[in-house]
Amino acid sequence: MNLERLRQLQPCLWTLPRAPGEERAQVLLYGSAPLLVSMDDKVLEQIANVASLPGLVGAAMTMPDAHWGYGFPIGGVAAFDAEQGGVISAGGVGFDISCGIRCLRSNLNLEDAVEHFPQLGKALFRAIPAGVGEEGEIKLNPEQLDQVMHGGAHWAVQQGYGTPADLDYVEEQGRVAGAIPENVSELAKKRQRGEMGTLGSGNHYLEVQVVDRIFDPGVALALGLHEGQILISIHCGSRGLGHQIGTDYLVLLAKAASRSGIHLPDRELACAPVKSPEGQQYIGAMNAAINCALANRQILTHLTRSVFTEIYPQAELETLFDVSHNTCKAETHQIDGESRLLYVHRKGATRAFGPGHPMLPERYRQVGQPVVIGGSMGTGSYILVGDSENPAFASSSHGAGRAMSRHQALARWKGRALVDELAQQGILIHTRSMRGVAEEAPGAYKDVDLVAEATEEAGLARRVAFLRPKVCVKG
DNA sequence: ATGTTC
Repeated sequence: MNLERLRQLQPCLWTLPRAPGEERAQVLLYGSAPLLVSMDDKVLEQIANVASLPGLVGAAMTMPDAHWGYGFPIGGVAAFDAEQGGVISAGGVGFDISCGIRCLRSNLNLEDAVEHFPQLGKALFRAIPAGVGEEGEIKLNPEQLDQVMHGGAHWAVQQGYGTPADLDYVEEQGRVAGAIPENVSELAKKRQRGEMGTLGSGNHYLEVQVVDRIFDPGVALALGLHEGQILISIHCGSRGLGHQIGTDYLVLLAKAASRSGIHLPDRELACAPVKSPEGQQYIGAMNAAINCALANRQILTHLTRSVFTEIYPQAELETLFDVSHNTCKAETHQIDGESRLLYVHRKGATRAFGPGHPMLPERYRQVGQPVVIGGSMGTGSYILVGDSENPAFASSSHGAGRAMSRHQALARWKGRALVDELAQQGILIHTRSMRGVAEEAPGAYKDVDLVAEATEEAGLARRVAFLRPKVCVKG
C-alpha cells in the first residue's frame, strides 16, 4: 500500500481522503506505517467500497491485521443503522461464519508438561478430526442439527460436552438469539451432519501454548494467567454449514440489492437492507451458523480435555474465553451521545468490549473482554483485553493476518521442511496436509508482534500476555 | 474458509 494516498491522523490511525466527486463515508485504517506498507492496495479499494454502502454509521474501518478478502477486507469493521437503510452483507461476515478462537487455561506448567508433548501431540491428532471434509464421531439427524442451530454451546453442554461453567466465558454466554434453521438450505444442513467436533482446514488449528511473557500482571491475575502456564487455543468455525450459507446467500442478496436499487461497486459486496425480507432471512441463517460454531468449539473443548486427562491425570482445563471473529451482531453503541442499535459487521475482527461492559462475565467486568490475536504456528499469539476508549465499535484485530497469498506461499515453502524446521525450535506440528502447512508458513503472515503493538497503540485493546506455540494440530 | 474448480 502506498502511504502517500493516505493521511495520517495519529501514530496508528490513517484515513483515505475522498477523490473529487466521490460519495462515500469516511475510511479509517488502524495500524502502524510498516503494517500498512505491507498491505495490498486491494484493501483500500475494498474498504472504500464498503464506505459507499447505504446506512453506514461513522467510518468503514480496517484493523491492523487487514488483508484482501471476498468483497470486504478481512480485518474490516462496518456498522449500519437499519433505520437509515443500513444493510447486512454476507461478504461482510465471511464464508466461515463465526469462525473464532476458544482459549483454555490449564493448571499445568511447561516444566511439568514438556516431557509428554510428543505423546500429547499424537493423542490430540488422533482425537481431533482435522482437514477438508473430515468428519467426526458425531452424526446428527435433522432434528438434532436444528437443536444445534438453536442451542449453540448450550446444546453441546446438555449433550455432555463440557460443563455449564464454560458457558459463562463464551461470547453471548454460548448462544445467540434469532437463529432460524428454516432459513438454512438442506444442502448446508447435509454438509454439517458429520462435521460437528471437527477443526476444518486452512488456518484452523488446535495449539498447545505456553505463557511466555506477561505485559500487565494485574489483568493477567484477573484472567488467571501466569508465566510458564500451559494454554490451549482452538481456532475453527461453522465448517460446511457456514460455508454453504455464505454461498447460498451471496446469490440471494445480490438479487435483493438489485431489487432494492443498491448500487454495488463490487458484486462481491452483495447485501440487502436489514429491513428487507432477504436481509432478515440471512440474519436468521447467520445466527444459526453462529450457534453451530459455538457448539463446535464446545465439543472440541471436551475432546481436548479428554486427551489432556489421559496424558496428564492432574490436568484441569477451564475456558478462558471464546471469541468469534466473523459475525454481524446487533449492538447498542453511543453515537454522538445518542444510544443507537447498529448492525456491526466484523470480518476477521473480534469484538473487544472495554471494562465495565454489562455483557461481560462478572470475573472480567473490571478488566475488559479477553481478546485473542491468533498468530501463525511458528511465532505466537497474544491475549489482550478491550480498551475502554476503543474507537472502532468495540472491535480489535483477530490474528497476524496474511502477508502473502496461499499461492505465493506454496511457491516459496515446502511443508515437510517447515515441519522439520519448527521441530528444531521445539514446536511439534501434526497435520494431514503438508500443502496446508506450506500455505500457512509463518513467513506468509504479518509479524504478530507488530500487529499486537499497533492494536494497543491504536487504542483498540491492551496487551496482557504473549503465548508461544509448543504443539499444534493443523487443519 | 470450502465435499480446496459449477
